[in-house]
Amino acid sequence: MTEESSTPLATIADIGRYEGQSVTLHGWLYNLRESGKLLFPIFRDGTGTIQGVAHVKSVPSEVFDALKGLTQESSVIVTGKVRADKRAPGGYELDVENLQVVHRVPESDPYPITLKEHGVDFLMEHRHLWVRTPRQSAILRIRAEIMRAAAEYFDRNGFVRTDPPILTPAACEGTSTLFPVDYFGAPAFLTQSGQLYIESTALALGKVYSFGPTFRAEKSKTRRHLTEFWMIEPEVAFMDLDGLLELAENFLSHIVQSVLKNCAADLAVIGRDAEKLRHIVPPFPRLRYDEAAEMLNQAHRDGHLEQPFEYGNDFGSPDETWLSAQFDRPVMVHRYPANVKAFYMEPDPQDPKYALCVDVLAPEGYGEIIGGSQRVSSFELLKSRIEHHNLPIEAFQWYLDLRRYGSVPHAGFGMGIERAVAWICGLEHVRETIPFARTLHRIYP
RNA sequence: UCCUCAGUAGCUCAAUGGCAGAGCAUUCGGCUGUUAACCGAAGGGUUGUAGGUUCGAGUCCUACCUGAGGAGCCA
Repeated sequence: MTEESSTPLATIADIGRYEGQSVTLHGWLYNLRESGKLLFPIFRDGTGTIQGVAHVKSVPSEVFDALKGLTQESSVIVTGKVRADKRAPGGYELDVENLQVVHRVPESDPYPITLKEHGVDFLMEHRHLWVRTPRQSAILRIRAEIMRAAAEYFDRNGFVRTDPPILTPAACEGTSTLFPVDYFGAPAFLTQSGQLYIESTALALGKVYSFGPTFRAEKSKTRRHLTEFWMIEPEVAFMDLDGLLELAENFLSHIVQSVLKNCAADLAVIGRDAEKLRHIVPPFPRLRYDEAAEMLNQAHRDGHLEQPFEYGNDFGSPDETWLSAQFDRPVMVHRYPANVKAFYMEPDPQDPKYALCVDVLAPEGYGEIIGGSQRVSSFELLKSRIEHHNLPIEAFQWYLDLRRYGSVPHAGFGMGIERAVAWICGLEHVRETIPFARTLHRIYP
């Protein structure tokens, strides 16, 4: 019973191709139901779960004894015959023939995460184990597919990946939300966006993107915020705002359609309504800020929003949620008042009181998943903006160089991976979208 | 930083100011098709911390700690 069997090593996800054959699985005991002399172990192997069946008469007695009373999450090498069964959720069952217990979880210290309900705090304290549940595993596989498809979109369309530094000497938009670190005695910060750096590589390579972790020391306690999150950012030389909107809708559509194509089983595991994702195809609705503001005012008059919207402000969280819930695909809100937006955003030549920027709001109330803009290309304008925002001009000399030497119109956006995953998976909170979430005051495990 | 809510067994939750309870998990027993299996039994408690009110506090009051949801800010 301890020797490795000579049967093929299979995974649960593709076990159907072995119907009628004996296979070996490397996995863990997810649950065990006992019915007298009949045992129903459920195995998981990282690709899925499958129920095994073991009659006392049909397996060697030492195998039956090893399985009977086996504890949850004990690791096993199990051999059995694959059998199609209508009663099985995955369509197949495994008639157990042999079993090797690699590590038996002791009864004195049982696996803490049972199949019953648990609270958020308990699960986050046990995140290193929580990821083993079918739902969390499925979410992480979808996250991986979203990251793969996102990079694939840029790779296929002539973009060069150029990752910016994580350690930075100065703020990109003010220091209050930066994590400081000691850099050999000099102050440094963890990056909160690679944007300024990829503006540089875009002017070197044309079309670039970056993909990596970013850090915000915001004291935000909401379902949309992490202090450490992953962002994918394209930046394109000679691109204007209209080009950026097209890029954003094609990019997002590619990601969603890839998930639908490659993660159908995982979407089913987490109970996501795939129909809501199917019509995420271009074109996405476009709204000027002024039009969105009018919609919000009307919504307030109709009693859908408690707070009246004050024209000229950025949208609040309830505003965004309501706006995004009005559309069945992401809505692109563009041309915000320039004075509520970042210093590097190009003013609209039609009316400089607006900025050539866009926020893409995910449907179903998920809010902003993409923020982007055409960048200021004029040296004089950028210099005066930096001065008016009281930013240290010395720190931005290299950034101003991009406007001194061959400046061109260029544009880019950033998409937060976790918010995209939360939307595509239909999750309540971004903490489930990343293997180990860093939230306000939580840094364990 | 502000607002709201919560903290009782390993977990999820009950308990009118009056004996500290249940389900799951664990242990023991039963069950040949179970689907978070089921049935019977047992063990398991400094009620977040410190103080206060009261004959009596899990329950009321004060402060603090921890967590959650939201606001602001943002992706």
